[in-house]
Amino acid sequence: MSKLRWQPQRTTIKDIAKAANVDPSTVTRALQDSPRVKAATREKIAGLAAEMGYVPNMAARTLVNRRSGLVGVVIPDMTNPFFADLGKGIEDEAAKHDLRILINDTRGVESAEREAVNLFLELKVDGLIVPMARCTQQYYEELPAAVPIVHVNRDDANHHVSCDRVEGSFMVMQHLLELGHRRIGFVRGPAGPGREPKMFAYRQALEHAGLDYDPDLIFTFDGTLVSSERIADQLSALDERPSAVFGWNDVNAIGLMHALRDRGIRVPEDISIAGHDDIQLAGCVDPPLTTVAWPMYELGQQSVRYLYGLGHGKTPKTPQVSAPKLIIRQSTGGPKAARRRQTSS
Amino acid sequence: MSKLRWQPQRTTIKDIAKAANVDPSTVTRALQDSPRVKAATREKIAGLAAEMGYVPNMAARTLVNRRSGLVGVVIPDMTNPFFADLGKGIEDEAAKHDLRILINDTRGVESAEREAVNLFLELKVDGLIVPMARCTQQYYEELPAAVPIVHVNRDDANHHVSCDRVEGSFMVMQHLLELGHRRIGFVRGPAGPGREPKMFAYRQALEHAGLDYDPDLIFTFDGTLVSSERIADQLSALDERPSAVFGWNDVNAIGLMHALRDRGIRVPEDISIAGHDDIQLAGCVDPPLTTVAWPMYELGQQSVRYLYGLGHGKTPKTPQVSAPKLIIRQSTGGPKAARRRQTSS
DNA sequence: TAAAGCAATACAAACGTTTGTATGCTGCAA
DNA sequence: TTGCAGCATACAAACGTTTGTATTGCTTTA
Repeated sequence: MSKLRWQPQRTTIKDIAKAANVDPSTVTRALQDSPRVKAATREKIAGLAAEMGYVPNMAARTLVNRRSGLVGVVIPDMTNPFFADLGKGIEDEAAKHDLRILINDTRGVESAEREAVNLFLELKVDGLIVPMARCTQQYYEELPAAVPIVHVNRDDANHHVSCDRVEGSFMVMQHLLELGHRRIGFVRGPAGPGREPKMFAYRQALEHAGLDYDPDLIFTFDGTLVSSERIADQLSALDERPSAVFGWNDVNAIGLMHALRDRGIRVPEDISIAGHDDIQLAGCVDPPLTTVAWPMYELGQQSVRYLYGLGHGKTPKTPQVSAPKLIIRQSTGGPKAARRRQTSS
Repeated sequence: MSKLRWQPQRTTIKDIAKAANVDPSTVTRALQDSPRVKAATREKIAGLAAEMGYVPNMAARTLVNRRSGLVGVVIPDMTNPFFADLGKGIEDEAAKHDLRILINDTRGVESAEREAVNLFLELKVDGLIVPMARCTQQYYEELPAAVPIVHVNRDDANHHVSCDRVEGSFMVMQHLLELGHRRIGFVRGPAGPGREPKMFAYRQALEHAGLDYDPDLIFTFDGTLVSSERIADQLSALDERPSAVFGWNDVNAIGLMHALRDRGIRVPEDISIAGHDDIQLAGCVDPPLTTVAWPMYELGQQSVRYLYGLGHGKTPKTPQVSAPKLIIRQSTGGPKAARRRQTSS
């Protein structure tokens, strides 16, 4: 045996019915404030329920209603403060619709994502919100259940709520290009479906500026601190170092700044660093980080609204959310210093 | 109507039974690999189940088993990377015991904590893990359900897994005192039951060193960036500024360092800052933060093991976890500079 | 005064799964 | 041939709640 032990249901609706000398059905209706039960009876039952410590059995309710009133949220990475705001938006909006939120963290692992989705399907959730899904769109389309699913930031999904990530990343690139940078490094995260917009924007911006794409300037971040350090090593080993690097996210960018400083490379004098996400600490590091802020809270709200629409048979229009905001701080500057340093060596 | 719409159960065990020309009970047993069904039948049924996209109905199963195989985790603050490691420990250990994890974030709000607990009780979870509970112990003791509950870092709880927070905080204070600091500020978080060990350690350490407790040196952090800035203002407004400040956590300490720098106060030359938790970014800021690391992953694992023990009728001994570790970096130094600065003014 | 209307409550079936017990069947020993 | 073991499967009750329909006992109206 692996599961935990048997537990009796303390008080059921039948116990209350017996105590109140009424039928169980009257208890149900009393507890849901149905006008079909007399005020006096209702109060008596409510009193008894409280007194006897009645806890509704969701399993039974879900079974007969075929609806749980739950919304499952499949979060790729709790650690990422990025998702915290999203979660807050989701919860606030869900509360308005009498939906309860359940979270499952996949830590970015595809199999964990599938297990989380399965769990939620078994729980008969009324809807699923999946930010930055790792699994393919095909997987979601072929799910053996008629659950409305809203994706967040997966533009290829059937139903999705997204902010313009291409635009956001493009703004960062534009900023770097306007500062005069011509050799710009790019850090990409774990590969997967729906994860190209950043890279797309990077290449678009280069092309737009008439610059060549150089695979040597592409690095990979896996979420760990050592990963940022490895990138710093790769950077310092380059013959012709980029004068700016566009990090995968703020955690990566901050780690990178630190690792570069350790290696005697100054930011932004020797190299400019830009991040992604505008986490709380982005403005607190030295130098404060240039980054992009996303309307995460809004995305959270909208995804619930969209889901609610789907659940009611509508197919709502893909909602508009505010544009990402470029936050220019001090980690980016002109490339002159970097260029000088290179030519003098 | 507030809930989402009705959804039919796609395929049930009965459908499979019909398709396979057997009784539903045989299907159940086949799906759980019971030796009571012939291998051929089992395979036929497994095939049909997959083909027909069968998703078990957890509600029905929970109803008859009176057990859901779920463990509810009530997290105070997803944003805090602190809890991420805890969550990882919990999930890894839970997987070993065939338990599935469900998370609910309370954002540190007491009423949200109660709602989360209620939701889990209704779901008939097999156990509850509650790190840093906000509600009183009385509340948990009087819960109308016989669910095993394991608290994390609530030493006053009946069943709990905790690391020695007094010791951890004491180590930081000891470190500051050894550096020669005699006026040490303290930032406390939101008040509540089971949240005193830090403060206790602070006062103990002062007493131990023969120093007086000065209420003017106590500040309050509410989790926001502005809160750290407010503390910086309060600090710079003081006649006699402390030469060191012990922050509530790393986010607070980092925010504080930044706000102080903005106000022309250098760290650690003018003031030493120590944090709490050792988040990933703690080592990446300038100066790298002195802090304490907690064995969060281990706490997560142990809490599941403890819960498992409880669920099997044992009352396990409160488990031992590793001691917290003091991580000395560069944000703390001797108080000479600070003193000099003060006397010269 | 009897029929009709209404309010309050009782009855019973259903949701999908599990599990203890009953049944039918085969083959084998007596 | 009869009896028995044992295998594979069928039957039926139960889990706690919900909800459509039926019932009861009044009050009102023609």
